[in-house]
Amino acid sequence: MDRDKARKVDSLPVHKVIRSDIERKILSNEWPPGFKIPSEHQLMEQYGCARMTVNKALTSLAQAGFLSRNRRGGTVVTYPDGHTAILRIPDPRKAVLNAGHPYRYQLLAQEQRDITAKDAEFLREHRPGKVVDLTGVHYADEAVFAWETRQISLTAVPEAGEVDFARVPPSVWLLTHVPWNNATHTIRAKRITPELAKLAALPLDTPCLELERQTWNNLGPISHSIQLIVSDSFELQAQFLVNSKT
Amino acid sequence: MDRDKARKVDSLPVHKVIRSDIERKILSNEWPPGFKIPSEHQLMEQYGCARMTVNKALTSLAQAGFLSRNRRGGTVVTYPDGHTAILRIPDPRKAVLNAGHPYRYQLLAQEQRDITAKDAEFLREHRPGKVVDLTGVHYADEAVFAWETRQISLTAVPEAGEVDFARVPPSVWLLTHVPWNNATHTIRAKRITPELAKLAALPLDTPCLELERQTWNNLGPISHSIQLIVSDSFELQAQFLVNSKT
DNA sequence: CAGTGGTCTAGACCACTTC
DNA sequence: AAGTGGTCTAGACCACTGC
Repeated sequence: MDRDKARKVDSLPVHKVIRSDIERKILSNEWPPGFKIPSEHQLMEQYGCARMTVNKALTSLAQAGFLSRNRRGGTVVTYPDGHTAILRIPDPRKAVLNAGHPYRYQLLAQEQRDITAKDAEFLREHRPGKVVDLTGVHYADEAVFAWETRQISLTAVPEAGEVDFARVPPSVWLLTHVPWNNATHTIRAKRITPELAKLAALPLDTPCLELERQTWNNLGPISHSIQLIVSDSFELQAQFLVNSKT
Repeated sequence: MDRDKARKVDSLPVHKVIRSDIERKILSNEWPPGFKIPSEHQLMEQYGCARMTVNKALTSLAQAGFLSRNRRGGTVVTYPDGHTAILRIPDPRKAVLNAGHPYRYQLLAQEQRDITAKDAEFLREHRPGKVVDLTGVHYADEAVFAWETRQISLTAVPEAGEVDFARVPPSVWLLTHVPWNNATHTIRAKRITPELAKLAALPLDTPCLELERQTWNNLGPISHSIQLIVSDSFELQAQFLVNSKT
């Protein structure tokens, strides 16, 4: 069979061959947006393989946003959706280490209290309970990198009440102790705060990135943090982007 | 069979049942990071289904970053990697319309020229050729929203030389005419430029988000743009996050 | 109604890697 | 050497939906 010969030659799994063939046709505009591509049965004959193999390729392309699949209606090339993009957000520790600087976290304040109205809003936790509230600074090579305030729900993470966050940065502790699968990130441009400007010896009109993060999992809200990132050379970068239809 | 009864009851595909079962075990720490989960054969017996069905569930969980799969070594729960997140970046038009304002783009300058050293760096295109250089402003309800400069490679997109970008915003035209599958986005905090401050009637210390975007194709670089987003209430938001090991 | 994709089976061979 | 995942087959039944 042709297929067997092909496999020997390129040593690529058939479903990946199908996938990249179709992806290339879409990107070269040979199959433009709105184009109805051959059905699974037709592709199965064309590649001389089983339907499951074609299905795997098409499912993967659909997940990547290249195709839209509809029963009876067939599979159609999607219109590009450059309106959305995907960005990787490092946490301060990783950002600093990646830039090749030594990293240090200094805890400024640690407080335990009943949930206030503001905590409830930040955490999206409307049941009563306790939180730990933390304020600290991330340093890169003895220069201030970011100011962080954070609340951790003791309902979700009772152990957090016992931790000495002067020794372990809260982001690091949370990562290694609390699994989560959901988060919201918000990025804004802000002026530096007077407090932080003084600490970092920077002018009061310094622009900063503010990164707000909320995490939760199936069991409820976990943590809320706001990081004011002081370095005007700091960048958030996306390495790779895919079409993404939700 | 139990499986058949289960399917009737919850009407969920078996592979999704398996997927969510395992995801829940991971998120509840019942299967902590580093835990070696049952093999495909064991799960297949446990759920009374074929191995392909188990495989589909596990492959999907591995793609989402929950599991790491190794031949002979088995499938292991990954350590959470909250260092990375996924963010959707709207383009100005969509951002403005989403906020419920009428959108308008005004072209300020359009120029065609040979690629300069700066163009080459921006576009990552080191072959000689021509570019279109555009400067324009995005308006939300007659208020300035963002200042945009953009270069489009005429090598990749010769048609762009003929377009009247006073009538069609470049981002919109590119979306509907040029497929791409690769991009880099960079976000920084910047002070407003004097030019833009004057146009928008804003103080010179206004913080702005700068969004730099480069797009490619398999066929080469397409476009580079820098947007200086003036609205200090503008936010970028990520709706959802996955563990992502690259 | 008929075509399409969604799902599933009960096998199979192979590649890799740890034991 | 043996266990694991990666891939694939040649069928099958079903749900949905456009014609």
